[in-house]
Amino acid sequence: MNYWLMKSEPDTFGIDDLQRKPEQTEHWDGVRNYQARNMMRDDMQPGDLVFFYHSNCAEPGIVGIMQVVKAGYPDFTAFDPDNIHFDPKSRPDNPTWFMVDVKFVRELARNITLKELKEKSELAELALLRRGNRLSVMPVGAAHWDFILGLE
DNA sequence: GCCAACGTTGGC
DNA sequence: GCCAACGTTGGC
Repeated sequence: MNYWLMKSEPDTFGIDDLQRKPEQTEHWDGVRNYQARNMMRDDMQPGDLVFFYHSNCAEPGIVGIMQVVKAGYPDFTAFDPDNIHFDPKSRPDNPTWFMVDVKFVRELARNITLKELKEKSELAELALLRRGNRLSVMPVGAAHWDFILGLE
């Protein structure tokens, strides 16, 4: 089993929104970055656990845990001209973009903030804290996963 | 709202 | 294939 972190802006789709979804499950659409696409298409498997990270907000940080419930499949929002994530170069017979389905597992007892994560030397190699850190989907090593949960 | 750090696009 | 211009992300 592998561990991941996925970012979302709480103003657009926060962990509360996931919790309110039918079956508390949602397709993680709209990722338009090739590195993130590759991970969702090739590497993320049902059963994998995912940190839900709130970005672009007052207190960015890890707020909960999700589980992958469906492996990578074509992101159909790319096919819909009326969708904000429409991309004409992605076609149903040769899709460019992929997504996974995730299910709410639980909220963390508290927001483990970016600020706090940055203070931990144990997390220096965490992808979230590395150069650029703009990927919206990234892997988390098992040791990092356990360490972060230990902060809760 | 600013701006640094990207990734993408397109002219050449 | 290079690289400048542009758009986006996301912390602050």
